[in-house]
Amino acid sequence: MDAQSPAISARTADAILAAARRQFASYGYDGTGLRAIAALADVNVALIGRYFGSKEGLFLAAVPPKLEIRGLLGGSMSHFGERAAAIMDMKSGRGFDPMTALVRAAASPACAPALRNALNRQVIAPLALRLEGPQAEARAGMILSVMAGYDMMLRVIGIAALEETASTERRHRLAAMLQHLVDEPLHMQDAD
Amino acid sequence: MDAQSPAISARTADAILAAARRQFASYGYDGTGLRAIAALADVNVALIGRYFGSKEGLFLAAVPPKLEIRGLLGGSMSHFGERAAAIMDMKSGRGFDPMTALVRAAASPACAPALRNALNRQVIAPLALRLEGPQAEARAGMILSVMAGYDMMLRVIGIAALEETASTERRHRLAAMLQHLVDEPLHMQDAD
DNA sequence: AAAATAATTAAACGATCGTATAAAAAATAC
DNA sequence: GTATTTTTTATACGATCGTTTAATTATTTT
Repeated sequence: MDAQSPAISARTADAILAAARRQFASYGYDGTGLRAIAALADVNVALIGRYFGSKEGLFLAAVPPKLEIRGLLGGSMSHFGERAAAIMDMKSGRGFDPMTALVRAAASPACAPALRNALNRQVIAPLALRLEGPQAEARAGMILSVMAGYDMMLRVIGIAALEETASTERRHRLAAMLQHLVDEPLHMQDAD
Repeated sequence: MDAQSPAISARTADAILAAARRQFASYGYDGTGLRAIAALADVNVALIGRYFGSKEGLFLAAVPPKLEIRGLLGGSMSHFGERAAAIMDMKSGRGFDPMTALVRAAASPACAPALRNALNRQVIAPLALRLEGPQAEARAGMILSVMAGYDMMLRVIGIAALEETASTERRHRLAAMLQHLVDEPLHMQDAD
């Protein structure tokens, strides 16, 4: 009976969110239309506006909450690289991969600020807490850079050199790079 | 006097291309409107259609040719990392950075195929030729991944952890990662 | 069953998009 | 200086976009 709370059905809200994740991950922010999301969720377009206010509101409700890296940080950091590479390698069968959605949507100025906040708070900060040694935040940023760049070249653009490389070899190499950033060999003693 | 060659003025064509590069690098493919490009080039919208056929044609004529890495590959590969990091670090003052344009446009299905071809032929292939050791193409792909991911996190999204890191430190770390991929330490003797 | 509230839909609005057509201006040729 | 070609512009088309308003169906309450 609140004055301005819209009438809400949790089941259809979830259907809209699921459809939105699929579409945003497949076509990016600009490439996704609200009518396509509504059709996928078997729902009228106007419901999106009533439930989430705007397209940007829907995106923020759908994608950033899935960017958490609980699976990544659960476990010893001495195997972070392998764990991260394994997660990056398995294509999320449901058609929604948070990292791919991130890469595909990052270009849109409409959601870049919110994405920055979400990444800083939900990825960089908890990851940096688990990193020992100096420059933990910068290294966390580099780790995210490597993962996003990998996803972009392999999944979004589809570079032949990566697609044609054996999955195990690819995973191995990505894991080594990430673990390198975790272990911080500190082979740079001139600066800092 | 050709039957179907449109009337062309090289100067205005260049003005359109320059404006297109600026806009695509700033707002991505979907975020850029042809009328904005035309206004920036001080030209009528219809000219774009007459000169480049379509928006996709304009993009392909404007961005991919600038993705060459002549500056990167000129010089000894034992300093590739430093060279690449230095190039990535200086913001192209003219408002057009090819790598940023690439990252911002990669999400659009319209130009992804063409981008893939351009990257394979103009970046991956020549870079792989300069890489010694096994898996040269895969390592070239990883090098491009690292550079694109770095640009995406630092320039497009603007991760605080990277923005707040000193430029020299950032450059140093990026250079080390890239050089690592060039030198191929081969610390993976189990697979392959 | 009737009334009231919750949930969904149909329809349209204004704006902007990429593109196409035809007329006007500028430049060149005769 | 007129005619012809080259270059540019003004304008509009159809489509799609995000969003909004009002009406309709479904559910609950009394």
